[in-house]
Amino acid sequence: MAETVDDVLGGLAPDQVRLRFAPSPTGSLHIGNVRSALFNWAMARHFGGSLVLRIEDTDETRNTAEGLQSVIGSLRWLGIDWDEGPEVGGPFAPYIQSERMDLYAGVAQRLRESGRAYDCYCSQAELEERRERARKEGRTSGYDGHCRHLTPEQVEAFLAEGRRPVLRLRMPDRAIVFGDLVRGEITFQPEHVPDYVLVRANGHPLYTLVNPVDDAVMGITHILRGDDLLSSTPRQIALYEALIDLGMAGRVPRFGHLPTVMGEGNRRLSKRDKGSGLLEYIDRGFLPEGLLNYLALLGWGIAEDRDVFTMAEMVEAFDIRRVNPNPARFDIRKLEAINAAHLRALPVDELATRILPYLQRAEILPPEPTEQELAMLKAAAPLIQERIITLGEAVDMLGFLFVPEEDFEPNKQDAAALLDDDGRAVVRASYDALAGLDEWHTATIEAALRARLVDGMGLKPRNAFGPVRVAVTGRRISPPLFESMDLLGAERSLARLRAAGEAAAFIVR
RNA sequence: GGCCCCGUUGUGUAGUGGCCUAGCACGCCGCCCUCUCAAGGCGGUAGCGCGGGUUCGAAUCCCGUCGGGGCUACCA
Repeated sequence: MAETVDDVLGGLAPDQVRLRFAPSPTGSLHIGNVRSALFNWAMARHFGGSLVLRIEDTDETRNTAEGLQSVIGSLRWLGIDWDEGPEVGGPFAPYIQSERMDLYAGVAQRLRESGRAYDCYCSQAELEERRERARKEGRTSGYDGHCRHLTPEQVEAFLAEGRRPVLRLRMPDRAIVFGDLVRGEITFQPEHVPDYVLVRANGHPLYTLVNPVDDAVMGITHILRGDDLLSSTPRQIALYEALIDLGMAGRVPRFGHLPTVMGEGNRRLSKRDKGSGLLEYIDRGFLPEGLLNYLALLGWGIAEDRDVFTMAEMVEAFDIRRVNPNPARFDIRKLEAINAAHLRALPVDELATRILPYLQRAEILPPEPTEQELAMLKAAAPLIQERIITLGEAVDMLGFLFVPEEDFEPNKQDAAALLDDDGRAVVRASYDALAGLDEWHTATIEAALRARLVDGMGLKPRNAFGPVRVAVTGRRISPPLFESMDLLGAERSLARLRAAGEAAAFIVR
């Protein structure tokens, strides 16, 4: 390999590179697609070139308008922007394949007329039978070129039988060699790349036609995609070459095949796996920069001793030649660690802003929060910044600050564990210690409680503050206790202590 | 079956013939800190798939082998 940047560019000026992301609008973006989008985006931005968003919706069986909106919304959420495509337009519009059918029909016709492609009348049964035989004999099981040289009489006979042909590309009789941006030189011998179908018998163009045609017509120079498409690359190169001969394309793009994203076990992460959809991660409260950072790590790294970085840093440093070809397992733990690191790096006001929608969704804060609620959130954010790994966790951590007093109720299990007879005695003592406090601040609260519970009653700190924590925050896991009480205020804190100290007996049993 | 890709601790990686008694990060385990949980600090665990070569010397080069994945569709 040892390519230079010039080799990667293939003689282009850096800002001439054109990459694309071409998802099918079949609902939520798949995590593997997000990774592909990220790498194409990063390479385009690194060189100052263009990123095209194209919607591949020729498989009409399951494409929805919501699917399109979902894809666009997801990319916006991620912060991956595009220079040409839906909503922004561009010189090659439309960028939605279902609106480009005339183009494909015309290309198919030109390919047929020029002899680059030909009609094939073989039935499914015939194909299958010959395929089986080839396989048994240890040969390639792909199409055998049966209809390559049909006479007009044969064609007429097939037509008379009522057969409808598919269109197949006539593959060249020579090896196809290409330099993969991440894997180096790859060679396919002609006998292993059969003539494949471009257009169905019903006239519908297939992905195998429309994808390369659009890449050609849109002047795409570099294609980064999952390595599940590696085997189909020679077919697409052959189509490209045919298009070039017909004056419909400029050059064959450079390909880079990204490592498979693996799920549990030894399977690649598929749409049906849990954890494969982007929406799940948005719902849980991962940050776009955290998720993207982690996904970048699946095959790429910014430096030997560093794995947390911003997207700006990734764009600056991204180099497709440094992408590792090994399949990479999606590791939720590592994602969480990376996300937590980004969470901690956020300015606290920004953190509060990002938490807000999650509190609203949980109906802990209203759609239109008051000034006081917002101020409370801002004040509380730093307390949990090091304690949460996703924004969604803020709901459980901060809920106690916002519930109306009449609705407040400690978590049943935590109360049962810590607000037993002894616990309630501790709570009553803390109420007494705090009830007459002149100044209600973190420091004064702590001092008063320590004096009474630890020094006075001889309790170990963890035993002293546990019951108080449950009484005030409702949970045994919470933000720091004294700060929490400070934020809650004397009145509400004392009310909760009183309630817990008195009325908890029924909870215990 | 055929073709293609891939093979360093549990996971992601660094490593392109000596700097490797194999580094980093996540995880896991232990300790410290500590009002819970975290965060932070310190320490530990565990790896070059296997077998042959080449070489003074191999994780790094060659051959073979095994394993995993993908493709082999009128899916994408």
